[in-house]
Amino acid sequence: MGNLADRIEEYLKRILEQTSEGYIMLQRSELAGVFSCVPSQINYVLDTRFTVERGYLVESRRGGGGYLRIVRLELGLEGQYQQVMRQLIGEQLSRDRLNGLMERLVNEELVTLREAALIKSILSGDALSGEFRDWDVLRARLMKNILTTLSREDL
Amino acid sequence: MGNLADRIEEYLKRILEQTSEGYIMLQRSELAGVFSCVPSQINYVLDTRFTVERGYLVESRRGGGGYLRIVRLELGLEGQYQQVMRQLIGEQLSRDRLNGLMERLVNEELVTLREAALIKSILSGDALSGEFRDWDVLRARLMKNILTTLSREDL
DNA sequence: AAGTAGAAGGTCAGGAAAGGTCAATAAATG
DNA sequence: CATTTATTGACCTTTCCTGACCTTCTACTT
Repeated sequence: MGNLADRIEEYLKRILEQTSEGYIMLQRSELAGVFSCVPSQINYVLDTRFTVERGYLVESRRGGGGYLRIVRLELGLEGQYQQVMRQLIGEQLSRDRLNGLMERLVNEELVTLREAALIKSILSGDALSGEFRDWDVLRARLMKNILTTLSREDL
Repeated sequence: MGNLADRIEEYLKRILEQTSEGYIMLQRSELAGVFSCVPSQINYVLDTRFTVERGYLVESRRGGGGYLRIVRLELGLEGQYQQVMRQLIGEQLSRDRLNGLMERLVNEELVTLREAALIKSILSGDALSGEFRDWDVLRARLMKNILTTLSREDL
C-alpha cells in the first residue's frame, strides 16, 4: 500500500474521519501540491476510491475559487438503506414494488411522509407515461439514486 | 466560498435580510469600491446570483443619481406560490434554473434540505443522461408535479 | 428649448483560475 | 507474458474577474 494513490486515499480518509460535518472541502491543485503529483492524479483517486459503492460522494466546482467536496455516506444506515435496498430493488422496480418499499421506509422512519409522497409522485410516472423506453429500469436507477442521497451525512 | 463574487453575494444578502422594506438600494460604483473591484463585477454577481428563480428582482437607473435596487420576492404563504412557480418554470427548466429554484424553496423554508437534495438528485439527471428526448422539458413537468405534491395539505 | 458635459449603470470580449477528460505510458500483479 | 492498476501530460470546460467601450439620465448653459 505504498503507492501514491493509496497514500492520498489514506490521507483523505483520515481527515474525513476527524471532521464532524460529514464532509471535507479542498482544492485539487493544492492537494496535488502536497503530494507532488499532477492534479489529475487526484481525480484518479476520487474515481477509484471515493465511489458511491464505497460510501462516498464527490462534488466539485470549477473556476476561480473552485473546490472539491467529499461527502461521507452514513455507514450506520448503509446496512438498512443501501445494501438491503439495492438488493431489493435490483435492476427493475415496478410501481407496486415501489409502493411497498416506500411503505416500509416510512414505517422504519427512514423517510418522512412528505418525502415518500414526493418520491412516489415522481416515480409513479403519471405525468410522463410514454416518455421512456423502460420505465421499470429507470425507476430502479432513480430509486437507488434517491437512497444514496438520503444517506448523506451532511443532511 | 472565498472568492469575490461569493463574498459580494453574502454581503448583499445579509443587508437584505436586515432591512424591513424587502429591498435595498445602493450604488454600483460605491459597492465596487467597498470590495475594491471593477463595477462590472457587481453586474456579474447580480446576473448569476440574484435571478428571478432565486427570488430576487433587480432594477436600476442610470445617469446622475442612478442606483441599483434589489428586491426580495416573497412567496406568499397562501399557496399562491404554486402559481408563481408554474409561471417561473414554464415549459422548460434547465439545471441551473432548477438549482436556483431549489435554493429559493429552501430559503423560504418550503422544503427541507433533505427534500431539496432529493429533488435535485433526481432532476439533475446524472443517472439518466441520454435517456430522454428533451430533458429540460421533462424537468419542467416533473418539477410542477413535485410542487403540486408538496402543496398538499395532508402532508 | 436645445445642446452638452458629467455621472451613473450596461455589455461584451478576453484572460485567469479553478477542476475534468482522455489517451499514452509505466508499474505492479498474476 | 498478459492484464490490470497507477501516473503523467496535453487539452477542454466552467467560473470568475477586469477593462474598454456603450447607453441613459440629470443638470447646467445658452
